[in-house]
Amino acid sequence: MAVSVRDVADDAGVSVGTVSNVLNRPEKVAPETVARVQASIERLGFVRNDAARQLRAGRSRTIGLIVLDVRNPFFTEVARGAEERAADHGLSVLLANSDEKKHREATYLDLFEEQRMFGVLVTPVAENLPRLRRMQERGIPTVLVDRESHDAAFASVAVDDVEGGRIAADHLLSIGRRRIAFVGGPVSIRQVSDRLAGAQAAVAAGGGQLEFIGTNALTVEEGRRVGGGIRDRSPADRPDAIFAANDLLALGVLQSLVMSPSAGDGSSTVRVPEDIALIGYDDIDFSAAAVIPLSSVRQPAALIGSTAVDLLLEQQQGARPREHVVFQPVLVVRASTAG
Amino acid sequence: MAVSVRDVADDAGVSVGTVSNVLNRPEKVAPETVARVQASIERLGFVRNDAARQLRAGRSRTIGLIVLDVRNPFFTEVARGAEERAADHGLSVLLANSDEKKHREATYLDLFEEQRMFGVLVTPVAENLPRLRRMQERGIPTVLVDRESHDAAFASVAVDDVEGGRIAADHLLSIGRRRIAFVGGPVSIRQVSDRLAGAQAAVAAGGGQLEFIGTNALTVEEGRRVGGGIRDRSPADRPDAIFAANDLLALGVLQSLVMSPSAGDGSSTVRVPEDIALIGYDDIDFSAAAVIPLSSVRQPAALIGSTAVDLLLEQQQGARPREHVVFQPVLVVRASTAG
DNA sequence: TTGAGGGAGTGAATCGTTTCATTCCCTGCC
DNA sequence: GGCAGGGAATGAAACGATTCACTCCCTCAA
Repeated sequence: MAVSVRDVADDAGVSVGTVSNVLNRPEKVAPETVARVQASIERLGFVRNDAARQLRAGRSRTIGLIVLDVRNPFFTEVARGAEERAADHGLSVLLANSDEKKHREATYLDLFEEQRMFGVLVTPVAENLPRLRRMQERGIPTVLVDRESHDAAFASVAVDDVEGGRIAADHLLSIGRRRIAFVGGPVSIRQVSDRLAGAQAAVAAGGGQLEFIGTNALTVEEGRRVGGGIRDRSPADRPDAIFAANDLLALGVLQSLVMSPSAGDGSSTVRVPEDIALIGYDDIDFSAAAVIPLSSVRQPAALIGSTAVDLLLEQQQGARPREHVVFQPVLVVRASTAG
Repeated sequence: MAVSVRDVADDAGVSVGTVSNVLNRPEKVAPETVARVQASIERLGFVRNDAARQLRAGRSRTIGLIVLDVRNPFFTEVARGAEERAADHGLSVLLANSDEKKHREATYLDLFEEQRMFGVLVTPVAENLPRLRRMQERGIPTVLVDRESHDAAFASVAVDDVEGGRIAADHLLSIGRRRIAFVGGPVSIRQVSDRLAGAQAAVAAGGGQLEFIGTNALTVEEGRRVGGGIRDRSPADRPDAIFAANDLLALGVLQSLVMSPSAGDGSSTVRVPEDIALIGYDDIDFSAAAVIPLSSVRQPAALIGSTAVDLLLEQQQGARPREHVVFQPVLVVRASTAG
């Protein structure tokens, strides 16, 4: 069933070494031999066995990318950016989904280590740096994605999330809101805690008050759940602005606030932005198309991905000093915070 | 740098065969030996080399999944379904993005073939069955996803897209619309042509007329572009209903129709559903949260993914007859077609 | 005529794991 | 005491591509 170089060599009447040369450095082989070998490859339907090649080479040509949530368009955009840059260098990208779960992240790290990946890009779930450090020690370059590393051991590419949190909160303050709720969680995720920290700083400085409303994940469902809770409060108890840790949450919150008439009682609906202004984070495609177009904090997703691959390649080549790239987030104002 | 079974064996004072047994069938090894070997593994930081293991096994433990567009939440949902079922069997899923491009699909198929994948799940870009047939012949089980195969050579799991198209068009007819536009493309993608065919049949039977408006891809951007064109027509030339081939397109169309005031002229805005009713396809999470909550045709995405893995496993085991699973789509009515 | 030089091709060794036929040794029974 | 039986461990062979030191042979210059 499996056709090997040996079979091709026999068929073409040459040695296995020559077949390998035809495959990898055709210029070293006489043209007519190349032609003959290629004909045999074609005829027999030979396909290189990557496992054998890797075994010899000691390292694969695939990059592993572990994201917190494949369903979040922000991460798929990061993946696309990485994929494109990787393709330029003849590398492939394997996308894995940790789903914000530590054990799933660990499972994929093990897998990637066993596969002797060319390199690994991770959006870490939590403080699991020792595990990642081991990865590096084993000779697999690792780059932290969407996460600033103050650890000299890792290269990283990130967006200043503290600044992003500040920007969002400042914007809410600037339109006159004072009772601001931050929706997000778990705080073990750095993106969440940084954005929260930025918001806290801004609110403290601007003379407002910040309420923290935790979630179990950064998903639309969790947003709906939390949004329902806010909608069901008495108007006096509601915040006058909400900053959601990402757009998925914000969209869920938005849905609960303005759309679902709580069974049989349409009056409990909240107006956005009049009653509550709402801002998200990431500026995914869908935010602009929401019921109330959503204000957000934009991150250069594709650029983050391609930059991460660049860092990986640099690390792969020389023992360059680790780099830490930080991009600045940008405020995008739409109807959900207009006025 | 690389620690091998050999090193572990030496360190523990046993043979390589024993180390391998500890790794794969510990019950065959005396408990105290297991302990000693495991201690060595721990101490030396040994990690299995998957390439070597694969080389011996002849086949990997990874499933390749090629989708048309990672940014489409429908496909990431399919991926999640597949991933979960695969994990139950100790398999991993590698997600690849063909971006609706034939050459990218081919590149990934080559890669998967070289890697002797456990199996491959594909949402084919176009009629490239010969290439896929070769895959099967080389012993790599292949399942067509989201695409009904009438070809006995392939197992497939799909949703009846013709029926889905019919359901959508019937619904538009049932609310009194007669001048229906179908937005989608390229038609070389089976999902598009099937949905179109279903819509055509329904419209022909229901006494309406169907206009075909082509797109270059099934994305939000293309939707915006096409939507802009419709908005800019004189009201008399506009259709009274639009059926978009998927939700991304529908969301883009929606945005152009109701939101972007064409520079300096807000009057050209179209009302949805009063002037134009709109329905999409896939029922992704974001559709319920759109400016005007979007009607859609729902497909059981996660179930499609897990079923595809099931078919792969069956094919892998016995030479069972190929199966063709077809799910039925369900209409979901929301505000964009209310009235 | 001889020998240097070089293009073309060869094939054994190598990568690290798994497998399996074989050896070793102990226990218990006749 | 001898031997069958079996649990435990061994180590060589195999997987398939790549590499590299080496052979072969031809040309050209001295």
